[in-house]
Amino acid sequence: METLSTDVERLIKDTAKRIFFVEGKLHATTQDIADAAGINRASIHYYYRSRKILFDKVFEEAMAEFHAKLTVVVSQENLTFRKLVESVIDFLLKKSLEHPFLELFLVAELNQDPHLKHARLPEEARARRMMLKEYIAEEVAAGTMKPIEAEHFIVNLISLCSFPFLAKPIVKNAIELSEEGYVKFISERKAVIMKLIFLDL
Amino acid sequence: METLSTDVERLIKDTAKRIFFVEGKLHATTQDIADAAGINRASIHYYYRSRKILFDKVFEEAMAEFHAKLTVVVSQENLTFRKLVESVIDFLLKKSLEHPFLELFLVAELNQDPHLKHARLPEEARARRMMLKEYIAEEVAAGTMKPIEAEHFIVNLISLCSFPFLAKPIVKNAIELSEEGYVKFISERKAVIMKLIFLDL
DNA sequence: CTCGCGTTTAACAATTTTGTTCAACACAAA
DNA sequence: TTTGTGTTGAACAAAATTGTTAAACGCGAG
Repeated sequence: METLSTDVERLIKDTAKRIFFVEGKLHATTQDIADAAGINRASIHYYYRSRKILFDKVFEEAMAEFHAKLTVVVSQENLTFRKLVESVIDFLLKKSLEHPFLELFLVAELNQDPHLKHARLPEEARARRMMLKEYIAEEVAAGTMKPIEAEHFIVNLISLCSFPFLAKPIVKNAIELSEEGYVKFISERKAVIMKLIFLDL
Repeated sequence: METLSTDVERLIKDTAKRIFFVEGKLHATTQDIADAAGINRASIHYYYRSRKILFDKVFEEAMAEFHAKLTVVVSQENLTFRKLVESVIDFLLKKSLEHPFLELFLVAELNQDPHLKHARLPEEARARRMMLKEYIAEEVAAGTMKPIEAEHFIVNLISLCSFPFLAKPIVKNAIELSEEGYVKFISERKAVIMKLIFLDL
């Protein structure tokens, strides 16, 4: 049946994503994925001719997801800059909570195959960065932020949001947290980051 | 010869580290390592009985290296807090420049095998964190920092220093940098981070 | 019912990666 | 030179992973 087949196809891809992006098991085999999905490994070859095709698909969507993540950093209109940054942090943290190891996967793949096509940034991205620069200038003028290059601002934001998830096992160990302690720690991040960015918080 | 043998043994391990920590090729095989080292793959088995033993050795030393990294964050005496933070950032950035993908490797391994022994933190680490809290309190009193939990402070510092290296391929793409542009960007990080942490910079 | 069709499965085959063996080699010591 | 020891290389073997095939299965349409 058409819908069912699509279901399994989806199940396979979603399971692969879960293993890579959520569990961070970058060395997972097709068998691992089949087991986790509760299907026969041959089904993977039925829907995706080869391991590489499945992986490429997953990679491609991961790139798209990250790109979306990034786009949000400098999009959204009709908001005060403050509200915008807040919603960006919410978004980044939410995405990292869903897919803590997305960046891990992307970087591992990109390093393996350095000539993987880099998603070309749309022209509007550059325009948005200009807008971000203006926003920052306004805050600086108002004395609520220090001068900072937009590029550093963006990287700071992503670093502060993503790293604690991406490096969960070492962060947990480094500051001696239980699973609950880690969850609590994560829940405090937004306030910490906002406070770090804006002088008047 | 004793010294020569040790040399090759070292060469193998160092090459493995280079591939994992510097080039970030987490999926490298023993053949890849042998090729990169310019030796026969059997030599790897001669010095290290199996792939796993080599990998464990590399992993163990990576943990030690990260642990050293972390220890520095809250050690060093006879320095103003300001100077201490500065030297910590220098150290973290230097380490990340040498081994940009160290954390990537560690996290990938830890995720694969969740019961890998976590290096127990020495008792002094806790004492140092106490000291860090005091330092922060002093800066807060002086109006040169905002109140922040020591744990968040540590994670912020590591995030801001390590992430731009660890995620180099996506950062480069995200803010459209050439290799030279990336190097320049990295060289600006220290000032950016210091400015973010201390209110009076 | 049974036919058709998409899907699943188990078994098999090919490939890749890892591990082993043994003869050849280098070289220092006797 | 010869011997001994440690190292290397090529060939081989084993294991793990991926890819293929064909038969069986489920199920709706005719």
